[in-house]
Amino acid sequence: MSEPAATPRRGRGRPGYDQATVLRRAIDLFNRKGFDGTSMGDLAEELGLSKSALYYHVPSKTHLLAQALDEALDELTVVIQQAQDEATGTAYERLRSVVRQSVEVLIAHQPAVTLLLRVRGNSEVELAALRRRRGLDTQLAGMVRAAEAEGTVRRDLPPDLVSRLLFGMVNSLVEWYRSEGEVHASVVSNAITTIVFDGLDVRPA
Amino acid sequence: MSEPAATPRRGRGRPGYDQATVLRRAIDLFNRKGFDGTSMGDLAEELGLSKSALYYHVPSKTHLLAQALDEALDELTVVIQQAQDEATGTAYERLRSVVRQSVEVLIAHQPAVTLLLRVRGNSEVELAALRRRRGLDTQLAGMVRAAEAEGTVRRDLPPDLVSRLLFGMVNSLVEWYRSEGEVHASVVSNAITTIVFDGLDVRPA
DNA sequence: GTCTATATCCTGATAGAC
DNA sequence: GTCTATCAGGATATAGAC
Repeated sequence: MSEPAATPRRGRGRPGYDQATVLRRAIDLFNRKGFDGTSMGDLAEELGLSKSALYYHVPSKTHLLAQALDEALDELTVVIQQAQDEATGTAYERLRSVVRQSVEVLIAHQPAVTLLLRVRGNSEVELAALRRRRGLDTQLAGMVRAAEAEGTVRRDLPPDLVSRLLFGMVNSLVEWYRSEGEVHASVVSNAITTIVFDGLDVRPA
Repeated sequence: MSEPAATPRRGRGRPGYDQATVLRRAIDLFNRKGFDGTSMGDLAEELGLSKSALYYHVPSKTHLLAQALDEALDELTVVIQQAQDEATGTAYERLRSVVRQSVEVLIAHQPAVTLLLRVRGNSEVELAALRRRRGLDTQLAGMVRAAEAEGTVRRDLPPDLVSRLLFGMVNSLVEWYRSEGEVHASVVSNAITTIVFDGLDVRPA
């Protein structure tokens, strides 16, 4: 449990790695090759270290995963909590808002969220993350239900199904969106809300 | 390359396993624990066999993966090819049709398609599958573009983005849909086409 | 902070008896 | 068709020198 400096050393001396950098590179590798498909040797090589030097910076492979999943879950929790706390406005407006903000979080924290969405429950850490995630999904479904009950969203589709499909579309972002690419986050979140709420059909304005 | 019977033996004698059964159980396990997270020992245990007995039925772990990915890709290829060959009707109708039929294939071959959608390119087999899949995605994007060009689908959104989001929603089915569940395939495909083409907003009919 | 060396276990796959 | 036994390599993680 000895703590290496959390802030990168400036100037003279060997650079070393702060925990945040190791975590970031680890998440990237996990996403490229899968968590189980990535060995600590792979990660050490990626960082230009030996395996044992890597273990100086990080207690275990599992710990890296847990940190990443926590990052994603914490961010999503905040977004959903904020949306539910909005006393003003309609359920419809809260739903639109949470969709938009979910897209922003997915993009801002894309690597960590990608990892979260791929977790299968192979360990206690993964199971805990799945439980937390299920709670968030339930809250999102509740927001869709509220909008239907309010009558501002079509009532001929089961709200749980709508929720799954809607956030399935949102979550599919992680499969292709890259922040270095040419598509801005606002373009994506606008496209999603336009498709989902207005539909693709052309119709008189 | 000795061939075990492809059809299950009826009556007397030990049952053995035909290749199709082994493949089906393998795919299920791969989806529950991830391909890399599943060992041949796990699969043998699931089948109630020793590892070496399993290797009598199957040449390698990679071969199981290749067969599963081929199943998924073959089915998707047929659907997309059929949709493109429809000379009659508008591009809009072809697009609606390919969405509906993609949902049917995803549901009918859910385990194999799930595996396909999770492939990361960790081996030559996975890379080949990704290449084939990219070709299909390109064809789907072309169908969205055609509908936009035709003017039957809104033109204020980039067609490649629309395609990614639309089929992102479709593909997200594999994350939760179970054929044993209460939701029928037609309900799902109807919900998707309704959301995507008509939108969730309530509006005058 | 990084290294070499090592412990221990698990992996995919094979040999050969029954 | 299934088994026990085995192999070579790779996995996570640790010990201890520098």
